[in-house]
Amino acid sequence: MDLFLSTFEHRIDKKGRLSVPAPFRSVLERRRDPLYLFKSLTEPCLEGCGPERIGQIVDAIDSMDSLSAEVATLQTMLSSAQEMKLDSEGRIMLNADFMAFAELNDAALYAGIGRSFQIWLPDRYRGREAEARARAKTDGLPSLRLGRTSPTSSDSGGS
Amino acid sequence: MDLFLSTFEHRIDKKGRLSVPAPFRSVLERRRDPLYLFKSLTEPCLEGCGPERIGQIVDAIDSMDSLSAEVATLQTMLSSAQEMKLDSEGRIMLNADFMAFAELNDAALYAGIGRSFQIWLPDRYRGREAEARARAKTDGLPSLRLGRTSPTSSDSGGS
DNA sequence: TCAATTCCCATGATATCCCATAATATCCCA
DNA sequence: TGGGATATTATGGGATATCATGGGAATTGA
Repeated sequence: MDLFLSTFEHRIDKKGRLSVPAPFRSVLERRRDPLYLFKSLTEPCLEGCGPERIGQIVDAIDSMDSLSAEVATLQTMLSSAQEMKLDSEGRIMLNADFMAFAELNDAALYAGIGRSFQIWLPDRYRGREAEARARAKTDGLPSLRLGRTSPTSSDSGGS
Repeated sequence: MDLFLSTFEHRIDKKGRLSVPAPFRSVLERRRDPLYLFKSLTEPCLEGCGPERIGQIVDAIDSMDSLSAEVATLQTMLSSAQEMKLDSEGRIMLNADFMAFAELNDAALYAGIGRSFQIWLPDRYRGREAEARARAKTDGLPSLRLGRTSPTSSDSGGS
């Protein structure tokens, strides 16, 4: 199963170029999929995905009442989406809108979350991660049966 | 999958010329499709598409009761539609009716929404986008069918 | 003839291509 | 198992192509 996992921090150079992590590139290349980025509707980060997610949104719009609020929301996702072309070194160019939305400047953190990934301002992401872990301690875990219940094993960190 | 995505803001020069975004042009050129514009029925913006969407409207009208109000509404779309000719630099000329309808003056914002796109007064579009994002934060995201992982994606349909 | 278009060329900005390099990871063979 | 050789990766810079945009000249049409 091809999944986007782990986190990677990369520099954004003066030209606005950002390397896509090699493991993410190979996931996309294996399916010959282009890469789409769009602005998250709920978080100050960018979301990355393949074409199937975009196709779901397009099809949902075509099948819905074009006056509904849901359609406006979905159209907002599409109109912020962009098919990213990778240069020969596997980099993308972030336009000013993307940079401003995620408040990026000279570095970006990729967070693989399974079938998609996110791009964050590194410090902001680490703050969120710490919050999430603290919440897990106080509020307990969401109901998610994983089978194993070992205490903190040695694979916690990632990057 | 050829789709109109992302947003582009372009100037309207003194002659009334407006560049079509290069990615939109290449979508149309790839299918050797002309570009049609018509006045939106629901919003103060122009809608742009290729011939297949015009054909869908025509077919919808043909299948409906020719005396119904819906038919009159759809016919309004057709009667406002216009095949746009691009000059050698990929620009269109908006007539006075289109300019007035979308309240454009010296700039226009293209918003790709999948199989079609819209042309807005830039500030008006940004306001609408902000509203949609605020609504998404409070109301949540529209439900999309996620979780399908069947590999036969990417070249569905082909319009 | 006059006004509005269309064609053609110029230009600055910016994205893209191509090459270089340093650091790291991987391989290979003793 | 080690350690040198090789490949991969992230990153940077210069050259080149593309794009949006503007203006003048030729053409059309009434």
